[in-house]
Amino acid sequence: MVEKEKQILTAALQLFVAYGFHGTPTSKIAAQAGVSNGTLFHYYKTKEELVIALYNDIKGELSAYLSAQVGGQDSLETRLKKSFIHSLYWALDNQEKFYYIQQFHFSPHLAKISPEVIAGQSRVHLQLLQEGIEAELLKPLPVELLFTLVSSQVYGLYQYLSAPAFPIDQRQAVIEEAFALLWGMIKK
Amino acid sequence: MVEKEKQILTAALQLFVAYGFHGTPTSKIAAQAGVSNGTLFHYYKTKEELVIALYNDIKGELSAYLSAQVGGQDSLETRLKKSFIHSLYWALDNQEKFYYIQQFHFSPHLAKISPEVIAGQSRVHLQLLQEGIEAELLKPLPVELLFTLVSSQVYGLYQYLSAPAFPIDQRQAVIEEAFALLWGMIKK
DNA sequence: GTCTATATCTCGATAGAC
DNA sequence: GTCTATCGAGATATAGAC
Repeated sequence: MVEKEKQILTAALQLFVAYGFHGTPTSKIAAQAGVSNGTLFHYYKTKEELVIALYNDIKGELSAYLSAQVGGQDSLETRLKKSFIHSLYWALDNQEKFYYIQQFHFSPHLAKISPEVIAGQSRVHLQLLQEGIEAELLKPLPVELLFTLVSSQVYGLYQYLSAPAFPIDQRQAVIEEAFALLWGMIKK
Repeated sequence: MVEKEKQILTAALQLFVAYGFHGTPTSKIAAQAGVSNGTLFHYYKTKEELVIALYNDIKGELSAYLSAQVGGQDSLETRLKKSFIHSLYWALDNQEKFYYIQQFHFSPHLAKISPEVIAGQSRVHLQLLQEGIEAELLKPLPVELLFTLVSSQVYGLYQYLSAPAFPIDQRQAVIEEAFALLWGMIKK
């Protein structure tokens, strides 16, 4: 990806998050990225293509980050905990990107992502949980239900921790406590 | 609210959910509602006013439904369970409306709702949880954290249960099981 | 690849008759 | 209150020079 492409994605992220897909004309994205309107459409044939490219870019970054943080040497509980904790750290350190993921998710653009790609995004998490069920460390629930319980707690906790009133220096303790509660709920 | 107003809100809901705020022109809303463009703007001065009125209308309906379902005679656990279960029933029976709430939540329109109104929406739930903490039935966690744990599980479970592949006749059993897990996590 | 200039279109909102 | 007709603004996307 060349530099101008990155600038366009960065500008698009900021503006989409601040003003929504609707409230953000391509002309403003180009202006904030410091490129011309024509250049934007050179890289992305349509506005929707840009919206989707931004989503895929962010998803790829999150996925790479989690892969780097969650190694394969630890116990299953530790790997699950790392996955939980680092998802939250990433979200809190990349709030615009995390918000964009959710904004995208509740928009008609989501329908443009193929089901296979969607499935691929949670595959690694599902495998981890499946391993836990088979090792009889986790309750024998449907693996998708376990995934729902874990990931919804990540999303909810993010809302709680990112509230302006919440003191940043207490984040880590709450995250640890929340994982302990979660683990108590899903462990066999 | 007069009949045409209801028709406009109904049409707006269907179209916003299907095509997003962006993809839904007021002209299409008016057409689907069977009224003229001018009539729509007679009831709602701007498109945004319509978007917000629809949100408040849906929120009011959900709130009224839950108040009717969760009486004051039951034990705290029962009231919490009823609140959890009926939130899910309502969401599953009113999927467009529930989706709209979330779509609105992840849009810049949310900023147009005053913090007092937002706070009012969760007040009754927070009171219930506070009562549980004081009666030493629930863990002595911050009440907002407890609320986060409960409500995020509602949202997550909704996604799980509303998936097209999920058999409708198994919904109730999963909801009961999920509440049991949740209760185990938050009870003292 | 990047720019300027612009075509084409559609949208939100208004005016005014009934 | 409801309609028809329409305006002006601003949107996406393209054309073509450099």
